Amino acid sequence: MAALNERKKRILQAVVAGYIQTADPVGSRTIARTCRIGLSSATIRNEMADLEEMGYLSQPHTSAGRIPSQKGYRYYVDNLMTPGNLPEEEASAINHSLNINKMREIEQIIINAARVLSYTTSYTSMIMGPQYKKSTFRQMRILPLDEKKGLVVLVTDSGFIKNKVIDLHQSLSPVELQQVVTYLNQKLFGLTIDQVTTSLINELKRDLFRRMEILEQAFILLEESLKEEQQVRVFLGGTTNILNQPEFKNVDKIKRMLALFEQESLLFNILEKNLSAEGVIVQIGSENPVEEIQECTLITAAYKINNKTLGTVGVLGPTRMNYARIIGIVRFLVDKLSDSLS
Amino acid sequence: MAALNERKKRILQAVVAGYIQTADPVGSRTIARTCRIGLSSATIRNEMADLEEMGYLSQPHTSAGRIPSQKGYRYYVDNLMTPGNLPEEEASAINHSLNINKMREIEQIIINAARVLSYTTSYTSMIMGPQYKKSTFRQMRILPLDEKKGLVVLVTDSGFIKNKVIDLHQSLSPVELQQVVTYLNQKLFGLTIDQVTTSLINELKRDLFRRMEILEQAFILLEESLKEEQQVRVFLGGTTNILNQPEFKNVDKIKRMLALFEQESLLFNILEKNLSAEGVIVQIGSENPVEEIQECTLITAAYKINNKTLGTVGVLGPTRMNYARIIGIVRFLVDKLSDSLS
DNA sequence: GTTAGCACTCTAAAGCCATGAGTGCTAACC
DNA sequence: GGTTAGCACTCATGGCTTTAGAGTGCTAAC
Repeated sequence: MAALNERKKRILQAVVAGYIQTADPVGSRTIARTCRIGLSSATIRNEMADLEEMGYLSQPHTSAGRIPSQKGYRYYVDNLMTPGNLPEEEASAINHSLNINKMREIEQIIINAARVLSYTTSYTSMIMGPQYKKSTFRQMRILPLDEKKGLVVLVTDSGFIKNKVIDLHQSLSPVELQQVVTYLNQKLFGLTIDQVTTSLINELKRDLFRRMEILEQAFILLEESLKEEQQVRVFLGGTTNILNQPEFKNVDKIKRMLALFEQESLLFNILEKNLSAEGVIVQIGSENPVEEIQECTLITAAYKINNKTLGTVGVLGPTRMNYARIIGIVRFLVDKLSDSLS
Repeated sequence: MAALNERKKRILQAVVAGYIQTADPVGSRTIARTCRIGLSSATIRNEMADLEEMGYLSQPHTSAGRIPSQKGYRYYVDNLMTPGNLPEEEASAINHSLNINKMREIEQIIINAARVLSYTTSYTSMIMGPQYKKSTFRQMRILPLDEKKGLVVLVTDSGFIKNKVIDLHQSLSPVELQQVVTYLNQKLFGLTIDQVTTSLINELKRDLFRRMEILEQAFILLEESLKEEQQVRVFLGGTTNILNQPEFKNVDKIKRMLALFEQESLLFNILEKNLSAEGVIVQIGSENPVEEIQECTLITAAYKINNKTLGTVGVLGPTRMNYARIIGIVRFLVDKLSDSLS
């Protein structure tokens, strides 16, 4: 890629900055006036024509100003922009909303995070709930509720708690039940939920059958309670924020966007792709694998619980996005969220 | 209210039916043609003028057909309409989606119900999750997780399970802890969560202090875990469905509507108002106390868990709604949901 | 290499007209 | 008296033209 000279950089920068602010194509005269570049509009016009030829800018129609192309945004993000520091008040708003009550459950913390993230960015936020199956088994209990029912409680190291009401097989006495539970706890301790496969369960089942001759039911519950929880939830915030952007003033686009927000599994896929990457990721327009958001930019970062990467935070806005600001916010929030959840 | 003669009823019925179907104002000629009423358009025009004067119909502008007014819809719902029976396939779709897996948690069942409800109606559905505080305390357990943390599990009669991680005060030995828990279970059994007030808790606290001198922390947990859960969740389905209605083709309305959907507490208030009523309730336009939905109709009904009314199901659509059909669906779903959750 | 000037392009908003659906009224009809 | 045919009138809608304004590209002068 041909490097841009200093002047072209400044002009590209000016176009991006201007377009981010106003959402209107930026003309040469505007640039000449606003940023003290010491050049006439005609000169700037020439440079802009060059930039367009190189693919950094484009024109919606002949007699309009220029807008950054995807390549232009990419160059801006990679070379021209410096991520902003958060203003004091925003930082403390984020801190506040994650720390109200130390006793809060994971889910509540995440819901709050999604809310504050969409609020401060004015875009739509999405946070992937912690990946249950990547966390490790800590213990399992069965509480008898009455003669016919029991409550299974399953605890993992990331503080994930899963419970499920099950039918207790009548032939299982409390003592036997306790034995089964103890055995399972021994065997499963320290494994990730991922590792508790059907084959492992079958193995344990055979092993146990040899010792006592009951408990079909006890296993079904284990399988169920582990397996079914595979779908991780995605929490959204400010789904309507994105509608305030001028690029979404036609009803069809709005519908397509909102329809996307209802497809939790698709959102999950989007976020999950960036789970293992380090730092803040910026995906501009068609860099995004999912078609529905190829007119948008997605900024994501992964959070950790007890040093284990378990989920992803994202902000979705138009490609005409305030990159510097949003990157700063996402970086900050992801750190705080990791602290809060650990 | 002056009673309508037979002919006026038929015409009102025809206008409502026509407008529900097409969303276009209904003209006199259309009625003369479609419903074999044996009258010329001129006669129908006269009758329509009467109906307009009485307030049952209105005209968007002089040269348009008539549309039902709110009063017109109300008359239609009260006197002209007969709620429809569900087609076999819809009924079985509902049945199916509530029964996939008997072991499912309450939340999953409700999410499914919201989904199937919005799908079959093509409107937006909202279901208020079961009211935790109206259900009665069954038992409480504390599971030690490690030296510093414990898990409180609280079970109610409607199958509601609430858990919370707490810090265990170091001075509390396992045996003592067990004693506290046993004592609390005795005292609280059979009370509704509502009845577990702060003053009752304080009383118990004083009582226990006399017997042993520990456990500040144990009480904090109880208070927290009971109190904080007051906000009941509302589950939505098909939030974008309502955008397909022609009355929502302007972006501002869409935004206001969607903003409403993000305010869970407001939705809760809306649904909670109809919690204690019997049967299916139809609220048309401004009959609705909440301003944001005064251009809509809300059809609600309450569901029961073990014969206790604990939540409400609702369908939100334009006032131009297929009342007969939707009322039938809501009635059916609420019955099935009550069965499923009991 | 830079800039002033000018003709040209193209969108968005405003105004205009034709169309057609539907009405209200009147006079004739049964 | 109720019903109907006929007709003039109203008004939203969509297509068309016009205008204004912003911005460009090019050329010629600096």
